[in-house]
Amino acid sequence: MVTLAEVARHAGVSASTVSYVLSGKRTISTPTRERVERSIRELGYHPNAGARALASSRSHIIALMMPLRTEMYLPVMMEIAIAVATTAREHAHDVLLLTGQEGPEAARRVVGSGLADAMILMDVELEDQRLPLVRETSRPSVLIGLPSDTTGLTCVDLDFAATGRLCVDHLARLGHRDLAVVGEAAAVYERRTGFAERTVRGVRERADELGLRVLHRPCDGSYESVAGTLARIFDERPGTTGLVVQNEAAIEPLLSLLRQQGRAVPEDVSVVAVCPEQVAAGTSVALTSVAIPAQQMGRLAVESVMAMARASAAGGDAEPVEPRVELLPPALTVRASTGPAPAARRAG
Amino acid sequence: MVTLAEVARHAGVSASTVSYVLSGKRTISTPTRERVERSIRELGYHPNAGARALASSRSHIIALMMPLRTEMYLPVMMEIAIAVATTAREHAHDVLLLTGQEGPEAARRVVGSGLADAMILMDVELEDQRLPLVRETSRPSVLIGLPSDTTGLTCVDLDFAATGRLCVDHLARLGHRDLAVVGEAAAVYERRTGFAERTVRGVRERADELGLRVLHRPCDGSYESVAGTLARIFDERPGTTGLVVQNEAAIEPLLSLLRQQGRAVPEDVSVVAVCPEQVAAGTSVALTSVAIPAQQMGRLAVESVMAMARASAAGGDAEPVEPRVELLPPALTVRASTGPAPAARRAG
DNA sequence: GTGAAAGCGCTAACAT
DNA sequence: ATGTTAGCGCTTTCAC
Repeated sequence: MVTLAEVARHAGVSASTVSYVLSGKRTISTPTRERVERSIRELGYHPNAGARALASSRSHIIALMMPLRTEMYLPVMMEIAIAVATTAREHAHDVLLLTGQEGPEAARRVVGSGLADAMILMDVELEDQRLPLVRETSRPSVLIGLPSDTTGLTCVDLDFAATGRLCVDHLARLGHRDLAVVGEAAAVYERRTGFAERTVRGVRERADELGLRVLHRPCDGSYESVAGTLARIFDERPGTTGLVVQNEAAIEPLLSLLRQQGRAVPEDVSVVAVCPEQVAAGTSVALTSVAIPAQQMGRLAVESVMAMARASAAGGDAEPVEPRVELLPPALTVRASTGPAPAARRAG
Repeated sequence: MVTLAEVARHAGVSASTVSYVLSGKRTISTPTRERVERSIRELGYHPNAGARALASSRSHIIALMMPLRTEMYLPVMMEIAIAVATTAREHAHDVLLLTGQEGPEAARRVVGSGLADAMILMDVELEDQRLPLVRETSRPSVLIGLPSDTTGLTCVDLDFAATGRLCVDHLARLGHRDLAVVGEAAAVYERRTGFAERTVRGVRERADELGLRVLHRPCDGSYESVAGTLARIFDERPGTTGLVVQNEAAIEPLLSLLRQQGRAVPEDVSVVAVCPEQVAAGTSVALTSVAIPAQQMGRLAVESVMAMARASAAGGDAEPVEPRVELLPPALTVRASTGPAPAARRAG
């Protein structure tokens, strides 16, 4: 194994010079730098991660915790993870993947051992088990999602309440008066993950303001479940013409079922989905949708956590980064699944 | 930060004793062990990862490389990643997530720096860029997938050739004579990832043996693409009654389109899918399928890599683990999407 | 069964 | 602009 000392000898300089060439923390004359860089290349030197972490007490590793409880939509998680890893590399950091089996202890272990110098937490619950640790640790941490009490926490998420309102606005403008929300599986609500509730709250809020009626039905992704949910909706409110769907798995079954029932989309029923762009664009009827900006969330989380790390590294010099909740504004893209409400309708 | 030395002082023993209590590498009297363990608990001690890695030259980290090129089915990747992380923890290891942007250099960096002491590579191509490194490094590495030359490599994958044969066997037994494979996107074949080809080869092989006819059409997951693919298949071979689908995204569109065209599944057309169990069970028609054992693959990969690590740690003592290709046998589950071939058929 | 001490390879004062 | 050097916290001989 090639060490820094060997590089130094080969280049005819001291160890610290090599170190400083690597870190750029002090000015090195061009000839020396070039000599060192050449030696590094020729010897195939790679700084030892452990030694570096020990000496500098910075591991250059960000821990990404995804508990992966039931019913989460894997592709979105994955997209976030990818964005996190990519962005981390842009900041010369690597990502350690922590899944849920270990429980909140994992975070404690990883932070306590200095394995990671920062943390990004996904799949945040309203009363998340990991919050005490996050609050007490000095390590920069960012949550992707919102707990019920965000005091002192830095969070990133889509503004789901605004998302709900936006969906209603769109449907209301098209003349729809009776709406229904096909939501996530009941387990998601029970787990109190927050985002599902926030959407529904946004929907209700704006619907009330505009005098629309709303039915909300949780629904797991299976074909039968979607069928049942739809049946109950149209049974209870035959005049329903606007559907807001927040459940990726339910989308295709839903479209398929509507078709079978002779309800044309968007002539008879308009559908707005809350889902990744990719999903919305690839369905049998291209969906009007509010995108879940997975990439953006991952990127922003890393960017925040790095800003915090920088600030705490600078000590009192830099202004400390205030904890803050960053809610991404939703954007609705109109596609083929929404249109004017049918003119003739029963009273519902 | 609590150090091992502080624990030692607190327990009234030497540093090495604490170290040995932690590692179990030498016998400690019960009273001392208990005293040390108590001190550890009381002080909230966590061994420093960097120091440990430096002293022992083992980081207890496995790098998981997933290049994530176009058109890969994210949920399967994710499932593998989760299984890898879970299994790694059972072996007291953590997982470092490497994505593709950095290219093969990432592997070199991570291994060269001692950041990871083992590697698991996903999304392996036939002539994978990372193979030279894998072959030259002494670090235990396992590929999930098969390159064209597996000499000296340890690989884990589903036996896709056997999968193809199994699908044909099933359809043949039901009396189908004209089959079609709805494959992955053309990009997947061009990228020479191997698995898609292997399935088709298996299908062709067995079909030839049994005197069946096979059409193979790549297909991306979009609704239009599936529509086009189906049209071409039934145009060219109107007598086609058996479909093998290896493309998760294409499944729902396909079922939906068949329904629209008045082709009943399985009365008119039988469909066998190669996809995760979860997908097969959740579709509008429950699919007869060969499962992609993502969890098993992830677990097996970690288990192999750990076995190799153990062997090389033991030096000459243990018998070295021979590199080997482990192909998981496919299992076909019969569900609702396959049935006897319709009796009356045109010659095609 | 336990201790003492020599590193592991790097960083960051402190020098000049 | 560069060199010297004292650790960082742990593992692991070697010694008893």
